[in-house]
Amino acid sequence: MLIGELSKRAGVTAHTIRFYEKSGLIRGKRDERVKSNKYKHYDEETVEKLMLIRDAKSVGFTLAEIGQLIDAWYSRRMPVAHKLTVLNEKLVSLDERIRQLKAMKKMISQYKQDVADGHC
Amino acid sequence: MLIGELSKRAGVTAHTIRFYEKSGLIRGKRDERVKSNKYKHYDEETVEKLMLIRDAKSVGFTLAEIGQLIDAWYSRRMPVAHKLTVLNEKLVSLDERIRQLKAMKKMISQYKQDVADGHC
DNA sequence: TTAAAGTATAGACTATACGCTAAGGTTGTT
DNA sequence: AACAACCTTAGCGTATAGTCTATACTTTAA
Repeated sequence: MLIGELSKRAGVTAHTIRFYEKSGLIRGKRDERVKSNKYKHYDEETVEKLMLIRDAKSVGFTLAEIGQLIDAWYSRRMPVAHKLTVLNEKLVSLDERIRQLKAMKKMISQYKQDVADGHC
Repeated sequence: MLIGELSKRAGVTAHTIRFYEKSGLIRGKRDERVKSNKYKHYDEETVEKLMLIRDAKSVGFTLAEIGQLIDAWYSRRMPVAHKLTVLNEKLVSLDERIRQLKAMKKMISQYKQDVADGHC
């Protein structure tokens, strides 16, 4: 599929897709048999990758981290041991974030209680 | 205390403190009796606010959101009902973030299992 | 066949959250 | 009085993650 269809399928603008491609997160390929244009073609995996980017961004991963994640997810060349290391790192950082979020929840809840009780 | 001491107490550079002040998150006040300089003085509450900013930033709140939080926390003028509304909004968004983080953890764990089992 | 719609590249622009430097005045110690 | 250490405003620079504009070529539909 071309960038327009990819854009619709993934719910991401063509501009942003090009930005991700320039950042090395995804890659389209030209059809070498076609000489008249330089249109890039994208596959189903790219749709998945864009969805992964969206989800991972929403939990606070940076594009650099998401790049590592995509490599661990889709690279045929990365050794399994390295993939597991990357995935474990991400799991640890997710746990740490959850821990911090819970601490913040506790703080806000406590303060809410104080406000409600008139200690303000 | 002056900005240098505040900086040390809160572990934030003077530059960043000035940036926060310009952003409306904190406020120092000049001693009007002193005419020879324009030094600003900060109180203990400001140290607390800077710590709150640090913690809230680490869980992904933007400075704009942190501004609302600080108002709910410290404003003497904001009605209690409004404070509670703001705090409840933050609690809801924290729960949503925790939910997303857990979903991402699940995804990565599942994929890790697949990789470990050689389905890659 | 020509106008609309799609694609490519390059580069300028935006917002957030700072970091850094300059140029100047003030305070404290010796 | 000299000098370090501190404070002020102003403004430019940086990284991330886009967003938009300009220019130009290609494809598609009427």
